[in-house]
Amino acid sequence: MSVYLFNTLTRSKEEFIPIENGKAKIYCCGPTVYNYQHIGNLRTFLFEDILKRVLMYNGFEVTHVMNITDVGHLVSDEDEGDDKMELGASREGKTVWEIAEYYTDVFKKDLQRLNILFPDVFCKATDYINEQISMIKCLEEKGFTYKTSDGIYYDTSKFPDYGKLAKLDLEGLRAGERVEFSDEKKNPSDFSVWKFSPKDKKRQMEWDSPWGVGFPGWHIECSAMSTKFLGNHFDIHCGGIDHIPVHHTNEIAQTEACTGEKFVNYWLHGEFLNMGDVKMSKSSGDFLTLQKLIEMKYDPMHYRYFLLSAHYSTKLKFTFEALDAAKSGYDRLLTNVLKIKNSVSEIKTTENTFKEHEKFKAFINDDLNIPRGLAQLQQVISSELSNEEKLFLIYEFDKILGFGFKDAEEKPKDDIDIPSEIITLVENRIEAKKNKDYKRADEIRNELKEKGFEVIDKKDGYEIKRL
RNA sequence: GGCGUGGUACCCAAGUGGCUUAAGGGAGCAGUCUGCAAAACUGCCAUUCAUCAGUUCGAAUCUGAUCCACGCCUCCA
Repeated sequence: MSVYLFNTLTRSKEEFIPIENGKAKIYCCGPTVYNYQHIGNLRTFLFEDILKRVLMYNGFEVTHVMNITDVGHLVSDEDEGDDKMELGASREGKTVWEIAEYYTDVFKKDLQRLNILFPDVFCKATDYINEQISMIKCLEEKGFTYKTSDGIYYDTSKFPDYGKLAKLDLEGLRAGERVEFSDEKKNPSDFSVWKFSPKDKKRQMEWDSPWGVGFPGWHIECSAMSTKFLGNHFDIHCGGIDHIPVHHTNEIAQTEACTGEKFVNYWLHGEFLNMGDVKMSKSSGDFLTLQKLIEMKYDPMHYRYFLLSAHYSTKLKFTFEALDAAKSGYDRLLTNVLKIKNSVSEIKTTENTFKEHEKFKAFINDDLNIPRGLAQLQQVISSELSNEEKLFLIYEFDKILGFGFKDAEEKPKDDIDIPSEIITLVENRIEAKKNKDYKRADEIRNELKEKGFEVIDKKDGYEIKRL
């Protein structure tokens, strides 16, 4: 069965045909580690996780590379403003290196909590400064760069297909009122590949280069590292949809100018998660993280389920109402799965499972239609299939959905400490129930409620819940 | 100003010419079960897809117009 993917380059769904038979080489733009990743950032990483799982499921040997941007880049694509890393460092009174390490660790932890498979390679921009310098040299030799007072710039007018990915209207860009650019830039779309350190102050991160002490431009790291690990020409490059007009456009310009080869065959982009009314912006400082959701008693799987209910290429509006719906939906699903797991000792494949399995594969291979796959899981669970058949399908589907059903177990009861006063009341209620004194039992139930507790009767005892 | 999306039930969200008189989840309602409650389970829940016109044997899906909402071009995934 073939995998079909929507390619931003052609704006159409195409069959995935790898460069090297049976192998898929993927590069994903990773985080800039100057702050926590917000839940919107994580949506993109989850989309990439699904892509990888689907390719692996189809038998491709996947090589997945993700960069960690730990170099300070300026807060504007127009090469102006402050350095994000240094800003983060001064905000927290740490060195930029400490900032980078801390937020990288948090990022990885978030991925783990969401059951996102790790890339084969995490590459830090600061570990590959030489590779970046080599690429700039290459561009310089081929005449694609020029020097200004603050750095080395890429001359986009020298690259014939510049802006192809984004269908950029360069004339419109020039006429656009909002694009300001320094007098020294030859074209509004030109961008820096190397920035000189400011003369008046010492940066925490800076390196020697043939052009003077400074630091690399934002886009060059991805060009340098992706080609280092995956070759000049590889299969898939992904990232958030916001990367289309600038970052990815510039990556293509740099890399193809330097190598003279086609850079990437398939460009895939994940849509944004929009907040109900708050914009999901990092600069505002007020943004939602996975950690915050966990503190609000959501399980990372609730968030995963929420994200999987929408296709990666459509905008998804985040609201707590929607997250609560996902929470209920996931909890019920998990309960059902556990019930099935506990009722059978083995899985079974039959003609029925074959049919369902084929259907599922068709969905996920059709540009990663996970919402459809998820719907099918629900249908299978409430179908007439035997539990052995269901369990087979649950495990298969879960290889893509990634809820970890194989390892899932009954949730341990919240070991919140219950005051002894409450326990006494509950014991009294049990006693009353034994004596068929249901009036008294209900009184106690109400009393507990007033004190903020709820008792749930179980076959062999009770469970106390804090309200 | 440029580029690009989308408007599907109470909410989230699939579907993009006939397989669909529109998946799935949540909420709600009714019922089964339980002394009650909770959980679980069963059933019900859009003849209709922003509006108008058109193409077609056939449209939520294509075309045009209109209205509305949103994203990016500033840092963003």
